[in-house]
Amino acid sequence: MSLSLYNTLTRRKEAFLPADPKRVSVYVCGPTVYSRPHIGNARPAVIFDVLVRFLRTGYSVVYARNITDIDDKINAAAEEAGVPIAEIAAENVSAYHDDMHALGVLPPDIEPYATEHVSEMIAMIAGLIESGHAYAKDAHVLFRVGSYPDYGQLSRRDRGQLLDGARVEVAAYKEDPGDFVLWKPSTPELPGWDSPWGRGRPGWHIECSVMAEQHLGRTIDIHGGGNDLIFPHHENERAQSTCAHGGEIFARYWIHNGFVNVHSEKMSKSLGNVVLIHELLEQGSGEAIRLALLGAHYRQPLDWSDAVLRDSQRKLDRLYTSLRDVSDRDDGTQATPSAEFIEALEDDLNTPKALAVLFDLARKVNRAGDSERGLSLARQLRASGEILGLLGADPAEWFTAGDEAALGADEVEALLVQRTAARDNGNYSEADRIRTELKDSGVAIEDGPKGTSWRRIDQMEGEDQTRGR
RNA sequence: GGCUAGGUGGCAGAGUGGUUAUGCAACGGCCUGCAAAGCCGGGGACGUCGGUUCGAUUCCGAUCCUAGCCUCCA
Repeated sequence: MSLSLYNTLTRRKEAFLPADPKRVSVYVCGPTVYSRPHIGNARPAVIFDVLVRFLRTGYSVVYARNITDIDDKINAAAEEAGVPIAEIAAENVSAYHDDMHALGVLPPDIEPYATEHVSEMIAMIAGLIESGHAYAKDAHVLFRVGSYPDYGQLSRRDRGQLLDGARVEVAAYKEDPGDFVLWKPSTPELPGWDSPWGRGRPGWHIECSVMAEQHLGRTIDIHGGGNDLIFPHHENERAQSTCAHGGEIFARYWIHNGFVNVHSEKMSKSLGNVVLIHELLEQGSGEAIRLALLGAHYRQPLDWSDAVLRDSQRKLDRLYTSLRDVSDRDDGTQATPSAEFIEALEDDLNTPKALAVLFDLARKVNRAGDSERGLSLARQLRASGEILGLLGADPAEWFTAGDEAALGADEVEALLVQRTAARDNGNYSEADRIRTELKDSGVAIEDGPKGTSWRRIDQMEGEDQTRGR
């Protein structure tokens, strides 16, 4: 595998060479569990799922994705709902797992919780104080940014500039306005842990530093997340970990995905445009959502709309059509992805290009008809799709599964028998009447050389191309 | 104000110093009882202004526009 990845630290594509090919370590910042996951949470989960699936074709991989379950927003959500903090967290963890499963995201090897690593965080903070990289003041512990000369390198900011645009007032307990919190005091009603600096709770950044170290070691190969995390989160993680480890490299490759926008605007609660996964799942399949997320290169912004989802649904229809037409002859023989497909992913995970290869394969399968070559191409298509976490469904079921309420599969089959009889008798008006009746119930039919097949028409059919504006 | 991405055909979205992206939509043809699906084919694009070059959508400069970050954020 000759994978190249764009490293945020160096701002260029680099050949990916793991420190230890037998154990590639990947750490991705997971969700803060204060609300249900939205499409923006799904993007890094899907992207890094694909990266890990692809890495596993050449390496042994250990993949950790944390759960941040200590956070002021969780506390706020709990207060608003009038339920215990732990309950809010547990609910949202469960929702996250459900939604990620629906999107075909495989569970990470390790899923550490912040709440289970507090004592290690206290230890790391104490060490940082001891080595002069942090200081305690007024029940807070702060990281001394001036003690780490490389601070700002990841996000390409110098400390002087940072202050110019600072939006917050500088707290009195900070030596330097850029210093950030490692530990802060808790009030009695808030979650807190005893520490040398009093009862309190960890700052956000220290969580990831500690969990990465605990589960993957001092130096990890790949550290990922959304590009909004570059500053301050990853900048601070890097500072903490490097200083805590006596200068050892923290992450060798920093990979960041672009944002999902809605109508060219950032999703936010204040704009009221947050697109939740479980709502999307009522409009389209999880696989279609996944495909939509892979349709743009991971570093590019992705503009979400209903049209994007419907497009993806149709793309899958096309791919599954070609698989369906050979599936009765496929015995499930293992196949390998096409070389072109691999090349696309090797080039900084170019999923749009990889998808184009999938469509090329689908056309070739359709063209090849019943030949042996068609079957082997179809297997190649399926094997390629598997790396993207796509095309894993049974092709026949893909088209017939769905809302049984309107019309059950048995009823459809019965009507098709009637229609075939009518056609055989040359009674085309009756045949067309049945076809119309089926269509009104959301079932489209296709007469082919092997008989008549049917599929449920997706629910978004007929809607306008674009929404709003 | 500082920093970072972008601006590609009707839409989404790759890529490239000269040669087909791909999907959807639309159009013509084949197939079909008619459709659908599929196959074949053609049309249609690189924000603006300059520069480099035999040749630029691609490199360089300027400019306009959009989005994101600047201590809550995936």
